[in-house]
Amino acid sequence: MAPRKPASVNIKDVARHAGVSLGSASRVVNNVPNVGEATRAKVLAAIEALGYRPNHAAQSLRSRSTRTIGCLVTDVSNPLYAQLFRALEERFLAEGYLLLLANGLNDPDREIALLNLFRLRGMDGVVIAPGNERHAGVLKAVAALEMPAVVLDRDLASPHDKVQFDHAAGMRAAVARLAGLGHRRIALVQSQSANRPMRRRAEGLRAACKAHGLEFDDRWLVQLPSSTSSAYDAVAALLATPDRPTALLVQGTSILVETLNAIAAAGLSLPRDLSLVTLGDPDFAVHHAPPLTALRVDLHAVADRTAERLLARLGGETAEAVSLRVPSELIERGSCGPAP
Amino acid sequence: MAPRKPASVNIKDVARHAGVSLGSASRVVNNVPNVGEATRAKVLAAIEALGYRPNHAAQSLRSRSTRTIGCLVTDVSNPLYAQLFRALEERFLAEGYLLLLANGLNDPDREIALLNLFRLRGMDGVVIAPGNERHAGVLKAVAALEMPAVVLDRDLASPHDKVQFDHAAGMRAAVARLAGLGHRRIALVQSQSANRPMRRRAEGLRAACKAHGLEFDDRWLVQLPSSTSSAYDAVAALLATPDRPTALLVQGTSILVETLNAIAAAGLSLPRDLSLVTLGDPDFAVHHAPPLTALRVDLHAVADRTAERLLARLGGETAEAVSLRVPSELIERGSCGPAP
DNA sequence: TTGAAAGCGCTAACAT
DNA sequence: ATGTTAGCGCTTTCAA
Repeated sequence: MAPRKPASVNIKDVARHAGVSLGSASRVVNNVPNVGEATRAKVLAAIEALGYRPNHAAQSLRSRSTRTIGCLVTDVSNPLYAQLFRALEERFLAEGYLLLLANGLNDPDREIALLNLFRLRGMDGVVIAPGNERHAGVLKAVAALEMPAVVLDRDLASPHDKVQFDHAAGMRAAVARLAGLGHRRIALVQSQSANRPMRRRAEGLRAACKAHGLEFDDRWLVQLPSSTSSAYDAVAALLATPDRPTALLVQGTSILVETLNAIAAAGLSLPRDLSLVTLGDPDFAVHHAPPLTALRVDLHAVADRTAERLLARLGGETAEAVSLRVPSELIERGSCGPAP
Repeated sequence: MAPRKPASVNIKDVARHAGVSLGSASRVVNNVPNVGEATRAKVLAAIEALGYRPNHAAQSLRSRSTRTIGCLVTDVSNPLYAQLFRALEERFLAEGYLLLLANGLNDPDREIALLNLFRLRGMDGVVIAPGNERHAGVLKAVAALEMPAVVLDRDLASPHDKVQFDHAAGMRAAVARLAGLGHRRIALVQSQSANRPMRRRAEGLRAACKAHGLEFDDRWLVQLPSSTSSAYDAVAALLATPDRPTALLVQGTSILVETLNAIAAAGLSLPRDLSLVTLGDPDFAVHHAPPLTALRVDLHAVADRTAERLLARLGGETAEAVSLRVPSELIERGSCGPAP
């Protein structure tokens, strides 16, 4: 491909215009300390006069740094990831890094291709949450990454810093609250995936119930085979059992809405007949009648931890990989009440 | 900053290993036709053996192309933009372009900074939907863009290709349907912003009503001053009027949920007492009871048009800027019925 | 078809 | 403090 643009003004032009050497011009551009006041002023003036803007590709080539971070999530249509991206963008932009977002869409081949692309494009660092945490190819692609990486809420067998959501603690908080309200039968409704969040929530609920001396019947664990399967039917069936749970923990926007419909259809009313905690905090939770009590991770804390780790590695930190845990917060609204 | 990585394998190594010249190696890497079979094979083997991967910064410097597209939206937390990004990513990835997403957050200064960053980073092209379509600084920053750009659903005074959502046609379709069901009083509930979509929807509704011989009372146009103001109260008031509208067009997730609450609180039931069309198609619309009839733009069509335009410009097309209109589709579900 | 060589714009080491 | 210079890795003329 032939160069298209009519060679724009470069640092050489700046140096010439300012009547100083190439090196001095570069020093001013890069804020290197050892520069005389007069020189600096002349160069600054030249930059202004010529409208000089450094060529990023040349800088990258020379400095071996693109000042770009790759960000691989499952799907930015998921508000969790969208908000996380925003929070990360905030942190990295402040440090002069641009964030490149890519959707893995739970497709291992796509995730692998994207990871390789990140490598090819010379990302300075990456933050990744691969949907397929056990896929050999994905694991290999992650291992092949030669830049610093932070793994988000995944149990990935890799020597990278990890930022995990503390699902267990979240479950403890929710169960503690519910138990305090007299609930003894608590159910969990979520999609069925083999990934860390799902596993941890189920484990966490079991452990928390045990800790509070509550029985936990496996029927209370509703794992919906696929996103197309009807949460409505499953919840309706659950609520029709004689010793039905008195509190529901519900994950996923669609599942939540269908669950709410099933509750209404069963003639049950929140929080009188049933208590509900949403896992994750969709837009409408706060607007719902009654407003829905939510258990959610503090995404800003996640972004802070993630940025802190990655920035430290970019700064050359070589200490062993760490695994950070970010707590969930229980936002009390109106959907939990005393057990009937 | 001193180079960190221990000089990786470059095309020179490949050439040496293959026993050919630098130029030949480059030709093979870039699939240039005039290359002998034997040479090609040797180079390919060397690439394989050495694990060669081209240095993107060097390629960019030389070819003056980063193969990266900047994408400026208001906020990717808005599902509309998230889905649009996904659709665009699909198109551009297929052409070997990476998409860089940035959130303008409706802050003109931020939008300007981002636009300048796109220029600085040498994006090959951009697709932008600046929140502040009339802000002088933003306009200036857009004008300063020296790469191809496509403007999304904004009335921006700029000489760029535009892809507009056909709000007027959408309104016509919705009103036609509603009028067919006997509705004569149709209200629009949306947030109050001076941007194109809001303006076009209000204009469109007025025109469509007129075309169908329906009166349009300005009280039917509910523009909520800010996202924090209560749609609930406004809708409750609207429904309490003696000659209340029999159909509602509602835009925005939060507003929609509050509207639904207000409808329920008024003892009204969809679609018996009132019909409703949601403008935009949030996750829960299909799961709601009853499922909500939605008017939405075809985002894949938007992405197709946008990619087609930008790719054409990247390919050197210099024809005058065009303005494309993408239709909305009315998804009939269960929230519209005969006028009471 | 292939090789040799120039140079994209920049940073940093070295020399002054 | 400033100037000079050698590349970073690559594409693309130009010659052969």
